[in-house]
Amino acid sequence: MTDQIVTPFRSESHNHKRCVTDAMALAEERCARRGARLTRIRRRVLELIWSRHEPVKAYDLLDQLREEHRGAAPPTIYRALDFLLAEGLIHRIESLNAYIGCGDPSHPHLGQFLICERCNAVAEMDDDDIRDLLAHKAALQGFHVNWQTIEINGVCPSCRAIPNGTVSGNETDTPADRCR
Amino acid sequence: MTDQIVTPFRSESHNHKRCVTDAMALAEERCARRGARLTRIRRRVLELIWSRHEPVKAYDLLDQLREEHRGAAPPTIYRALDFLLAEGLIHRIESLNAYIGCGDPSHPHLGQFLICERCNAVAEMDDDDIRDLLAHKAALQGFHVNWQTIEINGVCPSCRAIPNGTVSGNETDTPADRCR
DNA sequence: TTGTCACATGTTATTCTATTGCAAACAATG
DNA sequence: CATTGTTTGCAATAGAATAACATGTGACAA
Ligand SMILES: [Zn+2]
Ligand SMILES: [Zn+2]
Ligand SMILES: [Zn+2]
Ligand SMILES: [Zn+2]
Repeated sequence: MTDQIVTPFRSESHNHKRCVTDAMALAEERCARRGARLTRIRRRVLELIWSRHEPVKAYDLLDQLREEHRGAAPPTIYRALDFLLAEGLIHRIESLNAYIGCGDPSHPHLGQFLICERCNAVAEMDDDDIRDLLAHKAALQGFHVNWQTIEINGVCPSCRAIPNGTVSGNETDTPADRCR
Repeated sequence: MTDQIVTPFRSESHNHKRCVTDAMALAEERCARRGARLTRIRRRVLELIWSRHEPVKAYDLLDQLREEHRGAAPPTIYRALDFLLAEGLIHRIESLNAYIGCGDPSHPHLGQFLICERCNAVAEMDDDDIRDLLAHKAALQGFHVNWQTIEINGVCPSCRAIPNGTVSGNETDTPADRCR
């Protein structure tokens, strides 16, 4: 079975705190092994990203960071994001100018993202079939692939269960909200 | 054969003027049939986009438009781009914040883009196999697809022919330059 | 300990990308 | 002509990201 789901859509009842601490532990471990310095700021930014199950914007992170860290400025955030991207701890969603935690930082990869346009939840796949098919089709054009950006918008399983025009209980719910 | 190349990588010797006028003729025809108003500004913006065989930035278009149209401002460009996107006459390349002419506006589609990181040339595919595989993989997660963003970065055939570290004749060449 | 070096952060300003809101101009229709 | 909807002009602002340079910090060797 070549297809692999790195970050699935989560059930409404999953333990969200656990989910964050697990991700942080993986990050600590990986950085330690690689001699990468997961400093206080970088760690905190990663934690802020993980604390939502949806793509987070750089300036949202900045606002949150400012509350506890006077003097935080755009470069503070973008440097942390650059580090986290380089270490494979987060991914950037190009179509949203936003960032999301990687569910499997153990090996570097480009993901394929399923983005719900109703609730903003995101699932990450790392599917060999997709990667290979794209590489094959590109090769037919004589093109050598270095990087793939694959972002799929649509409706996630939970939202499909809700009749289309229905006004849900709370339209401003975020994926993380539904986990609490 | 399900795979389809909408805009191939062009040979260095193709007739570039012809290529632009053909695209404009298709656009005129399509807008006429649909009752869409391809106004002077919109037409000119489309022409500016087609006159390069690479993704063009909004503010580059603005600079060019200003030279012949005093009073052009950001909204002037973005409104034109919105119209052209809505009519399927151009595509937006998310990973570059840039826009490129669509090689087949006759039917609306999401494309798959091959972007050369050396010369900035872009080829557009509209490949059913890719579309279907993604839809299938998404369905396995219970996800319903509405939109796909697929952008593949790498090295185009012409650039692969040039040894890697070689300094080419003119590094600032654009795809359109090479066509003249 | 002290010096040194690489790396990380602070600070200010700027660039690039895109949207909002409202007024004026224009085109199609009857 | 009058009406209506669309397009454009214009000024301001929001949002995303980087540049440039100064300052701080931690590891390590002299
Ligand atoms: Zn990942
Ligand atoms: Zn959803
Ligand atoms: Zn197209
Ligand atoms: Zn190339």
